Amino acid sequence: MSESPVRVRMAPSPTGPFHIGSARTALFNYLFAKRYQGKFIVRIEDTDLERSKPEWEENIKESLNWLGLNYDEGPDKAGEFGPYRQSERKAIYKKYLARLIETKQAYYCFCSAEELEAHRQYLVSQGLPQVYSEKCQSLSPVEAEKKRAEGERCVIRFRAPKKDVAFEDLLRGKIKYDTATFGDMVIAKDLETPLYNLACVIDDFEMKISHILRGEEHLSNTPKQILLAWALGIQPPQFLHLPLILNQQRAKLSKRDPSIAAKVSDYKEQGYLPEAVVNFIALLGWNPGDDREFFSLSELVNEFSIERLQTSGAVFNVQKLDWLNGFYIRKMPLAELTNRCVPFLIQSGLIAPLWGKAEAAPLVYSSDFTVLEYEAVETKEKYKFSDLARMIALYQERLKKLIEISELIDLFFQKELNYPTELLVWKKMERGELSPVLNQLETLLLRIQEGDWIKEKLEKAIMVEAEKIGDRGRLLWPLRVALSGKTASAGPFEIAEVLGRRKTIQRIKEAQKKL
RNA sequence: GGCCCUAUCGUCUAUUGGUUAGGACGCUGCCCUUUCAAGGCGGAAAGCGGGGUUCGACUCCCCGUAGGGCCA
Repeated sequence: MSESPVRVRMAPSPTGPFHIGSARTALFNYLFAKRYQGKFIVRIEDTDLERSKPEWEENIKESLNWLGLNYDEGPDKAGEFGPYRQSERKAIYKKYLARLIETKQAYYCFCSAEELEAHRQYLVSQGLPQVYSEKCQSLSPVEAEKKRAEGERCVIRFRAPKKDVAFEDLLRGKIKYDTATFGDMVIAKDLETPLYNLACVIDDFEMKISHILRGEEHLSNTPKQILLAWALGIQPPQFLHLPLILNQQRAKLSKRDPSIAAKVSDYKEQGYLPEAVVNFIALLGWNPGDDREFFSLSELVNEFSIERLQTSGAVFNVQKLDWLNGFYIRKMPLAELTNRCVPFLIQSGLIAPLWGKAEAAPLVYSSDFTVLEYEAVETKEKYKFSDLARMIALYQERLKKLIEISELIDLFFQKELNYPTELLVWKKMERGELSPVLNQLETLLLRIQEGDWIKEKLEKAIMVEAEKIGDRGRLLWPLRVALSGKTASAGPFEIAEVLGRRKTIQRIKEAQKKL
């Protein structure tokens, strides 16, 4: 690596929700910084004032925070190279822009949109690169000033030297562009309003950025930025262009992609764990070189190396993310899992925190839900955190996303189950045989006293009878359905244990009533 | 339209000139099992095409082709 300290940055525009592709870029920047004892900086590129909104900046910070990608310097984390919002850096840009004009490396251009379009059409018809005609290059400073004073609309263009720009991409090797193919580009609307490429070059220099790790979509910006850096007498940083994350159609993931969720906040709301998301996106474009699949953020920091980065785009495979998420859910301590499920239970309207503060807001993972007591919205029955944990435990290995927890354990909070009577009928059974089976179950259950109401004793008592019948399903299936009301659920004994004696027997009676 | 990037199972990937081309997700068969999961053991499934270089190319080079990105 280079001798100067490693400083990398993530430079999102707050013009929309934080994107999963940006999250991965942020992750690789973070890993690179931590791996080489450097700094990770967040810079908000809010030069587009109409589209930039504080709420989107908030969304960016929240998303990074949720993923655990803590930055060392940023808009809300002062460092010595601030401010970290482009809208607050106009004076800096003005200085550089004035210098470019003074040295005649930039000039005012007064060409109209129609004029530019006509010239472009001509070039297209000739099969030539579509570049600016350079018409306004010949304007003297005096003429330009006069036009400006008269209020003529103008932009500032960069006088691009005609030569090849070659640079070494850390991932792709030598990349060469002929500047004649992009011509004199617009670099600013006026002295205080630089466009993306210029602002970027100035900020990266001022913030002492050593390496730029960004998406491949910026590859063609790089020669332009290098040219600008040279014009300003700046040594450009090192570049690395990451491959893109692709949708099912193999196109770049867009903000409104129907096939997969694009927003990081969507993943949070659907009940993906940040550790699963981080693990998953790390593996989109990077691999450890062996067969390992599971990595925590800190393990990634230790393992990460740019040599193992991929050069081609990666299709986002939700099924694999779901699998990973399930894996992380399964190995999570129960108390923590419960704590993370509670917001979803509240949100779905199943339970409400009782004497807790209303701020126990849904989807705030960092809240401590263990201290609250809850009330089932339908039955008004009270539940402690540990009661919820017992229910969730039954479904820990079945959960793929936290949001699914409500429809799995709703049976514990409902007054009466609503299921078709037919569901009670075991596949190797006639409907008419159901009544004696339910009676038998009731008798068996009534024999078990409150003090013995645990999974093991319940199982023992009922399995003895089930074995006698030979076909266990004749007892077990109707029992499970009577207790859960579902085609699929946890086992009948575990449910009965958590449900308690009174409710279990009550549900058997309800099933009998249905016949 | 111009410029640039990329190319191994459906998907994520290993392979850095010599492998029966390995793993994971998904799919699928069996086992376990009251259901659904989880778990265990199997299976199907890949080097874009054509030229070189080389004793030998998935691997290096060139040309196509395809996909993608940026600009317009």
